[in-house]
Amino acid sequence: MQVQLPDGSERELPDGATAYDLAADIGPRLAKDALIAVVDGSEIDLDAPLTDGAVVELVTPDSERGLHTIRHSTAHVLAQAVLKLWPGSTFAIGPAIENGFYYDFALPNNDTFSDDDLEKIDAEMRSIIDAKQPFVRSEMSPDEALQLMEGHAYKQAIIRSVTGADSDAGSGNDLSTEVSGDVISFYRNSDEFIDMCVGPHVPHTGHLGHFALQRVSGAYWRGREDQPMLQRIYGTAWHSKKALKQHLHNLEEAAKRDHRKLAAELDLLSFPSQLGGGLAVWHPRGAIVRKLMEDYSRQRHEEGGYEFVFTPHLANGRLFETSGHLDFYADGMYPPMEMDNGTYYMKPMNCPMHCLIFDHGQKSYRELPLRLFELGTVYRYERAGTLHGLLRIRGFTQDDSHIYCTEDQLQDEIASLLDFVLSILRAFGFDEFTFNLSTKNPDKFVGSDEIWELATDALARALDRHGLEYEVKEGDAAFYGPKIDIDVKDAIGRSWQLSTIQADFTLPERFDLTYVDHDGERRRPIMLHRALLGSIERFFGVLIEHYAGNFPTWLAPVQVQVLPVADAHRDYAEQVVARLVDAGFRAELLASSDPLGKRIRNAKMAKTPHVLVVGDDDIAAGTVGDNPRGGQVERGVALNDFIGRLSDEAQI
RNA sequence: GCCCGAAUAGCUCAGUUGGCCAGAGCAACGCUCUUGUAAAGCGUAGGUCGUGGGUUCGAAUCCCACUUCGGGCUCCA
Repeated sequence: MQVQLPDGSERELPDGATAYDLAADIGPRLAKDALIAVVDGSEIDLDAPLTDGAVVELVTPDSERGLHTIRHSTAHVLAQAVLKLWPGSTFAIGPAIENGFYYDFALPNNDTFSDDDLEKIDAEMRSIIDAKQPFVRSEMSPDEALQLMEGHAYKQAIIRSVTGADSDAGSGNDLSTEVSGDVISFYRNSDEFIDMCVGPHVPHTGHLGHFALQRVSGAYWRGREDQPMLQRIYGTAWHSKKALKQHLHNLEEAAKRDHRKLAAELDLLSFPSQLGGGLAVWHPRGAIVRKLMEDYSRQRHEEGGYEFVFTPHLANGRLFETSGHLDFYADGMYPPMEMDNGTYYMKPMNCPMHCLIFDHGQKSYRELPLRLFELGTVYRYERAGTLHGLLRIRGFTQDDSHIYCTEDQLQDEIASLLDFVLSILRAFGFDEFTFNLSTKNPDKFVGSDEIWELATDALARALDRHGLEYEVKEGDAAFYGPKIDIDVKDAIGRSWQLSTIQADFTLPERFDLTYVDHDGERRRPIMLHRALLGSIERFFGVLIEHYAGNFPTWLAPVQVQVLPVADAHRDYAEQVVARLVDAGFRAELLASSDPLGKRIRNAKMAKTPHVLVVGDDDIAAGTVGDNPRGGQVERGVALNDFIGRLSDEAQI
């Protein structure tokens, strides 16, 4: 028979040849390295027979598919180790994930793993790997599979959901959606261990080994809180020792950027336990950065035709009944406060209040689009276990805007919003974006289908008009309307969801908002919700990690620290500071009895953009010695020149 | 909320199987020193060992509860 390779060339193979035979025919190196094959788009085991005319791609360990296979197979080895070490335990699912894998188990007597167990498991896994156990595929009917998995309730549940026999498995995104139910496949590694799996897998466990078990955690079966909690073990796995080391190194580097660590070190803000979970206080050095961020945001909004408003943090529950929040968002709201004239709630969003502002007085079409802007602080009840530094917090300030416009204005408004958002994100140092369009969640929405379609269409067309590629996220929208979410990539390639533009045909209706049109008719405005940095707190956390604490000069809490070489130069140093402050910069004197080297160290560790050292030469010549962050020391820079340079550098 | 783990001085951490006044480095403060680019010297002060209960002759250490923090809670057998 003949098969075709990805480069278009053809190979003649004997009938019944496997993918491995093909690899061997091409070369011994490939025969040794190949893990699986891709035939006509689907992945198969290396020992699977090929058919005449197939297009075959051999997958090597360093490819995406290869890594995925290694991770998936390593998960199986993990399961084998755990089932051996904990007799009577059972297993659920063990997929490959980004950079690694996990496997979920239930231990006898509801036992749990502890960190110490990882070492034992790791050792057992390595002995399985040393044994070079083959992954041998077999297929059987669902009935036979159920029998084989006797005593493994989760595997049986999977068989039932795969074969459609389990109506409780849920809908839509459930496991059963894309899996054929006629045949159940298994992979046997040894007499003792067999796991149900679609595969494919590496030929034998000897292809594995560059892995590390990372942590244990609880995980609900099927991710649902009404289901039992399983014990999950996470690991990472790679094709080479070097790649594994690199990954572990990357994790360390990311940990160094952790905003919680840097915020404490740089004295930016803190989360005092006396305050309660998920609530932060901003220290002077963090607050100045926040103020600069907010000032910039305000200035841009002013230029962008927004009008500023202020609204309270608290409102009568009737407002949130009108808005629908008590029906659809109650889980995210703080519990009610009973007061003499009603029940009050902390506001979880600013939109209802902005609707009240719109509602005051009769609006004319001439006033639209009306763009209301507020740095509005909201409070959301995030579940205790989900709080995470500044990134998930219970009280935060949104750079929130609600735009009321006519149907005709909608397209242009969304289009210009996209420009506005991207321009501001770029100012903060982000220039790689991805766009997601979230559509209606059929279980949680208000408004008619027609209205949703209209709004979704408007957002999609705005993205198209900009030539922006986007992914559609079915069912991800808020209850009141579809949205565009904008993710940014940070300096080390991580993705963060920041901005959101949401169309809303619902709130104007609930608040019965109208404007008087050309023809004297009252018409319903369309509303756009738009947060740009999102939460100021969260954005600040992302910025810290993006810059690793090295804020660009325009945002740095202190831009220049001036260090006299000795006390005799203190007066001059003070003059330099005064000149810089006069020129509008944030400059500080760093004089103390500490030696110069020590003070430089302190200034450097504070990540100050410019450390100026001044001594005799500088007094004589009116210069400074500039030690810029990340650059070379330059002696004898005229103060005026330095100020000029700094002005350029501090431009946004 | 649920699973695992953590909480000792401002920070980073020691503290052996429960047993003399709980330690170190850095930071702070005081004194001394004072000339050019990433840690000067000496000294002082600082902790009800997260909070509350319990076990014990005796608890930072063991048990329980609470608080806060960290890692997770279907990126498809």
